[in-house]
Amino acid sequence: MRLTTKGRYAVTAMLDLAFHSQIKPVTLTDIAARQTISLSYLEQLFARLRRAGMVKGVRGPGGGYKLCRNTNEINIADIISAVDESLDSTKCRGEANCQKDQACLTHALWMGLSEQIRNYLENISLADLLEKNQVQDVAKRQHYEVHQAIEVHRHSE
Amino acid sequence: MRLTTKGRYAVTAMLDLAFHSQIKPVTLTDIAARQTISLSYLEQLFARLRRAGMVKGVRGPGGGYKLCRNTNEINIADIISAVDESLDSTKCRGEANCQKDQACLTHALWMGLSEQIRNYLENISLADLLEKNQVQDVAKRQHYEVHQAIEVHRHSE
DNA sequence: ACTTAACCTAGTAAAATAGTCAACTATTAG
DNA sequence: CTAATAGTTGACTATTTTACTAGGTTAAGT
Repeated sequence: MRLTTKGRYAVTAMLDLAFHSQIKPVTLTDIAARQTISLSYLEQLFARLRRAGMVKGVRGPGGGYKLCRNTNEINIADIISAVDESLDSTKCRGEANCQKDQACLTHALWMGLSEQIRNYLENISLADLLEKNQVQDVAKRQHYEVHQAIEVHRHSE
Repeated sequence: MRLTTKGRYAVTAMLDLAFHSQIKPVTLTDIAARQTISLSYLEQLFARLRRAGMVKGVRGPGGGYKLCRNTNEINIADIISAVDESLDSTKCRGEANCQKDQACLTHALWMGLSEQIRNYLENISLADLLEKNQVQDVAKRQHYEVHQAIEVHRHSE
């Protein structure tokens, strides 16, 4: 389990999606504007999230992305590992032969540690994060801001 | 709090050091050989660890590095943040103005999450890791291996 | 003096991150 | 049907970080 900015982008985008897609699909353009992440980078991230079966793309006008599961069924660990490619965290993926065909210190240590962090993040769902008031307030503010900043003719709630 | 290979290298090296420096200082050359990390990269990492006051270098023959504190007083979070430079995890270090002078979603979310992970890793000390039998066994094996592989005339315990 | 090993600096190759550009396909509104 | 929307894909670029190399200087022990 690695924790990088890439994973943070993915979690942030998913949180934005979870908040705004309750009525209709959300376009990556909107998420990009609200979270100041480049559209093309979001496309890369969402391509992985889609392949991981976490989001579904809806094409055509009024389309966008929506979640495949409920917010309480999507956890942070899944999001991060979906975009992080889970690159061999110890050079010898599970084979324990990174060092002269033997288990290395890294293995004994980091595998366990990594697993504990994963368990921890698995127990935090998107729903948990959405419940936090602070997040909701910020998201609401950003939501209206985008509506003011960019001309939006469609779905004026 | 970021979790990358760099941090893992640092933790691994510190664990190696904690295990082997109980009698006398440990040279980076030895750690490099045991953990298959390049010597110069270790030097970089230990320069940071030294500046963070976690290790102390002893120059001259018989020198090397030793821990400044007890193994139960050094936690994983400290090691990682010592080498990871704690690069602004949200683009607006604590100022919460990353996006149009307002708190962004990233802030509300990741700051809290990051803090929780930090708290978690803060409660794991080097001593905790050393107590695990598996780690000790591997370390012991590597210890003797190096003595066989490389000609070591000094400090044959 | 000579060796050892920390300490320091600069550079560099490879990888990951972040983003761009352009073409294409599916869907839907008109 | 046609045009607009928006996802999908791939190839390509720039920046940053990671990991490592090469060369030195400094301090301490023999």
